[in-house]
Amino acid sequence: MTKTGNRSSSAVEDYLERIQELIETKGYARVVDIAGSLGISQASVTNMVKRLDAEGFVRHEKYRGLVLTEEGESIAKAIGKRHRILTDFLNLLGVASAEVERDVEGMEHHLSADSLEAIESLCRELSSNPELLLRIKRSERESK
Amino acid sequence: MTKTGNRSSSAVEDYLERIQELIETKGYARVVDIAGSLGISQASVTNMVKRLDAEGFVRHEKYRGLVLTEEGESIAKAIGKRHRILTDFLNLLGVASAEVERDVEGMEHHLSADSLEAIESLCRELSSNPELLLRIKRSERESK
DNA sequence: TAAATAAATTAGCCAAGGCTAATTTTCATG
DNA sequence: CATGAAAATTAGCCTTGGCTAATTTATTTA
Repeated sequence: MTKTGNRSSSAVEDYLERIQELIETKGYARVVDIAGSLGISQASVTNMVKRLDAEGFVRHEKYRGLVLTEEGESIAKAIGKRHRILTDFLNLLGVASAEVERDVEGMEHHLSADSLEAIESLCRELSSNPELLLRIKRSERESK
Repeated sequence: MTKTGNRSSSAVEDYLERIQELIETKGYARVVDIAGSLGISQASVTNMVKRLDAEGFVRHEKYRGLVLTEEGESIAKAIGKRHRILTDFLNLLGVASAEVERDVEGMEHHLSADSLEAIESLCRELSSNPELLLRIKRSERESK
């Protein structure tokens, strides 16, 4: 039985998400890579990595990189999915991309599965309904 | 010229929002009321109130209550509006109310004005388009 | 108006997550 | 294979925003 209810902090989620991205894009995620990618100090990353390791989210081989455990990966995947759905959503609405990034990064840790799914369905509908999107964007412009 | 760019922390926003609600509903917001309403200790509230006062968001009269300054009120109003828009949005999508509350409280501090406006417009469209809402809800049920 | 109660404050603590500076460990290369 | 560079870690510090327990201050009420 996989432990499930264990809510992780935003910070933990951010780290796991980023670690996975790094592994996907560069093939590895060392302390120094994570620090660079998150824009924080190596020392801070070392600390957090200790914690992630202790809590069973990653396995760490010095100078070699991190590997996500099954549990770590499942969290990373979930948060990655949230990220994609929310990005999609705001993009569909025509929000400027710099803002999309910031907003999504802020929001992604605070959505229940239900809300996520609802937004996902909404995106499906919006995607297949360009006129609707046009109306929404028009209505935005007007209300400004 | 009103100072505008000064981003406040989530905690500050939460306090101001709650203070305004209390003033609206009970007519006053004392330390003890805020503590009760936010579910935290009076001591913590005293601390934060000192800060809010020092930063010019509230004026405090002991045993009498807090008053929002112009700046405090404008922040409170803005965050209140975010709260309403997001609540609306998730309600429209049919998310269960307990979750709506939690999600909104988490998200409301992380949305740019642009995203907010886009979601607002979207809500307008959704409200006037019950079939669309039905389709979305159906599609949710199916994807479960 | 004095005593009881309620509100507020103070002092001292904690955890999360950041930071810098200094040090250690490993890697890569001449 | 020695050494310089890169990566990692350690030590010690900071801020935010919580907490409890003890104390003070104001308000209410008998």
